Amino acid sequence: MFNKNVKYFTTGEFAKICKVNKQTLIYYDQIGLLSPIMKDSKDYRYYSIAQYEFFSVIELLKAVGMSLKDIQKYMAEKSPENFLDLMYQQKEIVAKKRRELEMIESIIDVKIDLTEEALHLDFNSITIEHLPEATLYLSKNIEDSKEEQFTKAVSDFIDELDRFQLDTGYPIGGITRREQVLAGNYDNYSFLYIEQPHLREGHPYFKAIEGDFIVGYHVGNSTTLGESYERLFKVMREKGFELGEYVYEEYIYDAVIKNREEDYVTKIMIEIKKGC
Amino acid sequence: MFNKNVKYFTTGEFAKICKVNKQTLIYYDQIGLLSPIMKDSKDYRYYSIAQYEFFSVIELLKAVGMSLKDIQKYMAEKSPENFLDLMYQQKEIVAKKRRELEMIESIIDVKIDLTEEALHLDFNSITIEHLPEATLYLSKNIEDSKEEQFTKAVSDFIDELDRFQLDTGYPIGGITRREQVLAGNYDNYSFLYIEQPHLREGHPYFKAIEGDFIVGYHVGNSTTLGESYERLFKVMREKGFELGEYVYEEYIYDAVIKNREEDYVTKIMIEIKKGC
DNA sequence: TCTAATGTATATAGTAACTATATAGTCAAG
DNA sequence: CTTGACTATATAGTTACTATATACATTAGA
Repeated sequence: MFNKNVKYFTTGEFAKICKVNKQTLIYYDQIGLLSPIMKDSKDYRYYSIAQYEFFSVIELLKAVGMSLKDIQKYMAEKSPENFLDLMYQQKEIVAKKRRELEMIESIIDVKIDLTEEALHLDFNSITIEHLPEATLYLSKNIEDSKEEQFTKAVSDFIDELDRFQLDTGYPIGGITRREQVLAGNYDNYSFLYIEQPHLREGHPYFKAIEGDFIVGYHVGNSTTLGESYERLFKVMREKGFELGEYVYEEYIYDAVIKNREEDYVTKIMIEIKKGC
Repeated sequence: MFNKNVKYFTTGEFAKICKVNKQTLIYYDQIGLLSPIMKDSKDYRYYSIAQYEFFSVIELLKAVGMSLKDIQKYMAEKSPENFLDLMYQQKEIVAKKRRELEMIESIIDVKIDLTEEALHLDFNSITIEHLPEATLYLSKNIEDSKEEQFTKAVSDFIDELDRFQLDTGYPIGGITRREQVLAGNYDNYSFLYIEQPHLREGHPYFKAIEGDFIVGYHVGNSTTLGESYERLFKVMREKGFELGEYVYEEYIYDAVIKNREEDYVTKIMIEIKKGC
């Protein structure tokens, strides 16, 4: 095949075939990655069609993220065995990249769902809702932690999410125990949590008990958070409910979506039980 | 959530949480993409834990291929609606990238199979084989084309492969008609072809007629190609076969795998029929 | 055949997104 | 009170191009 390649391509022509800038080919020649098969007395470059096969492998290796230097290194030691090794290596790297993209795709889907939902929310509403069972990944217990301990716990939690690929795109939330809430310590969280699409083996997950919640929203920064809690408690009592075991709190709008702290929105979900 | 963020992180600490180089954060500050929430009198930077959410969205957008400038542009016009738009855009871009990676994965698989097979081949062997039905994508007819026409046809063919995503990783081969072969014009191909994993709608495919072939290999450059053909013809006649309709020719080892032209290997598949 | 348009070449500078290095100031522990 | 680990800025280097300036070559048309 391609014995018939008597006609040569100029740099411009070959660049068109390869769908790259002419300068790119000149650059590849300069670094010795892909040099034309021939140069004439006027230093005009001439490429053969057989060199396209070569170019397309460079493209493939580039597409999987290899540097030109590494590609060049391989090209210097060409052999069927080396090629095979390289392909086996790259197969894994590409599969990993593909899985990463799949993860990003599902994160984006979650962000879309959450934002779509948020756009249709009335932040003044206070509703009684039965929330279905959801899987949550929890941090270690952080109740009564000092500032430094708290930030340490958060960064540890983020580390775990990273390490075990638990970043689902859901917001990081906080769980406050009944006793702390009753004492007005709304920010004395017992756990951090992030929702998971499904259970995973070997992780200390917490399967949120499905149940009834009173759900409301707090708009603005944390200084007035207590007022929002009071509003919710009032409705709760009116409806004849009592405070359940835990309260869940998470951002609906944060610095990613809103510029000013006054526009941040926190969702508050208070577990309730029928008063006796 | 994160109201409790009274403790600040130094550049080094925050870099550790974000898993990036300290200099990267300084760079982000310089270009105004992500500035610390606070600077002290000695110009020490202090980041809050809430800024990690911000950073992780930058990471997400970077991972889908957005430039820092574009990320910055978005960040300047934050709103739920803009965020939603952005996510919808990125969803498509990521899906496209994922599909590209999937294509690369299958190309790599093909290259592995082909190379693995080649390593176990005896290039001196000449065998009679029944080749199963395979789908080939064909170029337009190029019989009797002049050098310039031939190279034009090849580059057009490559263009099509690109345009319709038909590059499967299989080598580009040539099909020679019986009459040309009999006349000794081994390089007067009638068509170029590339194997396809399956049929595709709306393309003028050629479904290779499965059949019996005499298969042999030519090692070296094209000048001695005739000798290899003669060897094959000899065996063909000895076994009582006649030349069929077409001959298929493709590279086993080319410039991608071997440095010297003498080491290139061409596979020759001659269609045969029982002599009457 | 002359000329204009288009092509080729080299050399150099610019780009993005870091990354590394040099120099100097700051802070906490022993 | 010094040592080591941190902080800062400023500047240069990196990769893989991409753009620009300048000069020479080729080709199509008047």
